[in-house]
Amino acid sequence: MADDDPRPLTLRDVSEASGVSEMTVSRVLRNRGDVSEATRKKVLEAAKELGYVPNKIAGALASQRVNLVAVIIPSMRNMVFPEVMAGISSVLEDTELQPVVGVTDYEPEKEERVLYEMLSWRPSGVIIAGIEHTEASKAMLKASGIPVVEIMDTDGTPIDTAVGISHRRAGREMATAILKAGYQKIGFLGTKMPLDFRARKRFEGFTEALAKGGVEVMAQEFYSGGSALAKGAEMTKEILEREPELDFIYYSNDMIGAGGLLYLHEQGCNIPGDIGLAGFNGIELLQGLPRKLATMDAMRSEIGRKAAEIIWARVENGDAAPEKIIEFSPKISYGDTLRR
Amino acid sequence: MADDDPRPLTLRDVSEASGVSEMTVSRVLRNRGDVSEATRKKVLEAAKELGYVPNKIAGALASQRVNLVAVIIPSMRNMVFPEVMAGISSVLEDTELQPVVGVTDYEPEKEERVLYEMLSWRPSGVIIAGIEHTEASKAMLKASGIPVVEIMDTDGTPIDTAVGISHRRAGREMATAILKAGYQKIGFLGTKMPLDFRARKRFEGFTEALAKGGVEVMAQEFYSGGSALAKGAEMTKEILEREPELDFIYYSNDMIGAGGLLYLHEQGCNIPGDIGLAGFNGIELLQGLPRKLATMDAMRSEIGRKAAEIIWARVENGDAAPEKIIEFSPKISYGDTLRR
DNA sequence: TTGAAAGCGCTAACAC
DNA sequence: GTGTTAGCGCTTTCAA
Repeated sequence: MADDDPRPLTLRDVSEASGVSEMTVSRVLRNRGDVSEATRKKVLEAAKELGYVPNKIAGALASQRVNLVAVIIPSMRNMVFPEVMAGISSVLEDTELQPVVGVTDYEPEKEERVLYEMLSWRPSGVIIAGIEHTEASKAMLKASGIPVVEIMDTDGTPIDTAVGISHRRAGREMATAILKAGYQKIGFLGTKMPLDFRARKRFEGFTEALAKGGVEVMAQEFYSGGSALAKGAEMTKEILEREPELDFIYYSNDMIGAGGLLYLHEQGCNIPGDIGLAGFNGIELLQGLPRKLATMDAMRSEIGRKAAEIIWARVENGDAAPEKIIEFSPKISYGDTLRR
Repeated sequence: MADDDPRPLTLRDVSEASGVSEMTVSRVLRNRGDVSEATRKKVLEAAKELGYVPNKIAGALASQRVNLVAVIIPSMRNMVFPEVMAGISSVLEDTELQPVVGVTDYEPEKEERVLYEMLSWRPSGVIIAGIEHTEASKAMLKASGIPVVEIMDTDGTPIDTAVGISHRRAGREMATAILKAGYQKIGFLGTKMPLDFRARKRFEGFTEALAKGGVEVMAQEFYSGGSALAKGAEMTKEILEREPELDFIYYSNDMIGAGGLLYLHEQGCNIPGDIGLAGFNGIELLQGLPRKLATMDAMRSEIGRKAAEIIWARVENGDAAPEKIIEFSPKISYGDTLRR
């Protein structure tokens, strides 16, 4: 234990300490091939005694195999992505694969850099949020020769496989439900993020379906920055001051929706009688509010799991996914803020 | 561009395509050493044309340098950790270092496995949450020979450097403030996580300071699972049914505190007159609730930044941190739920 | 400014 | 069962 040599330990050290060849030590440490119980024990003891930690860099180079899966997401602060991660982890935990996360901050150029960085570690697969990428990113992914799963969005052409929901459809379905419930004067509150393609697609689908019903969005507003809950309250107040006629507000996510709900509840509004509300995501966190916001589950966990399963199947047996696009169908949850 | 050879590209391919030696190609791609502008251009063009992505595995093995920093946290679903991550990233972004995250789910054995896994990639440093680890983990960290920063908690003996707050002190200070405000019948609601050492230390400090003031916790309850917001409401209801006398509830985190606050607010309680509330964390997310919960900022972002700075200084110039323990001093925020 | 040779620490493939 | 040999793709070092 008196160790002041900063040189990291190598297989050779374990080999010498145990009197077993490097090759056999390697076999023991990886549980590969037949090794007698006796030498096995000797090696394990020596390794533990020395505190040897294998060098995966050397191992990966020699074996040409890396057990990492690159997971590229826009942000960790939006609860949506940790939940997708949880789905991915839950599947990969039972395999030899390990997720490694990269964050893009919703910036395509950063996505490109992160992707380049991650690919340079030669991962066994890539799971990447969204279906829109720069040309350079797409080229890298195609050239990588590894399985690529684009997640969360199916409105587009996947590079390899896409797993997600159609946000356009989600927007349409919510609009349809709102119209069916008899609301007519509809407002929209969203985030000011030109690069949040999924939010935009929802909005597009939403207005499109309203149009089919002969209804136009009466007022809309986009925010950026700040606490979503606070912004939701504040913007709800503003939009209703401007358009007191509104009988429904569709929020681009549950967080600002919850802010609006709390505010209106506080004001003693009759929800969903005089005014209805709906968000998007199905954030579990919000269970426990005085009233339950209508929303649509983005199926984050399912998406994460499916994506991981596809990668694992490819790595394990080379099985490609049966289809290029795997689309989940989220259902509306009416909560207490949308009439049936 | 007609590429159906799945073999990944190597330096040699770029070398051949550009007619420049591998060595010089390597120099260009790393911006090392003097290379004439002419060859430089040739190489860059060839690399881009081919879509070459360097192999960091080989690079790392040859150079014995890895630009990764292992960041080991208990969970990504607790907003606390993404915020620490953001602090870390903000600093590392301006360096050549890259964070790589591992999640332990608050399990010491999993921490051990994750640590082993990450160390086997020979990162340049480790940032790890908490100051309690298994003996094996501590041994690995010590033997690794790389800078190690334990974050979030300073109540203990660091392996190398610790950056955080004293949760014991945090609990004490909250207790003192509560007593000073004149509350006397105090309840506590927390999470049932024996391995959340920081929550436990806060509770210990809290009861200790109350005891000094001659006060004992009148009722306490621990929950596990479910939405924190919902649990906060539910448990608040229960504890008050059991002990209607309570004039203060201290929550082990802001999320269940917010649940309690929403519930009591709904009930029309006089807060902070008849009953006071306080949480812990300073979760930005909660700005925008009808009333602001008293809390104490855990200084997550500062801690993340400081930890990253320490690692970078060590990697860059070998500068060790000036002190082994760097303790931040969070201040109480009284909000609307704690009398002054 | 450029190139050639010699590894980095490990594992695939093949002997024994 | 165990050992030997020859790389994996890059960078270090030294020579030109």
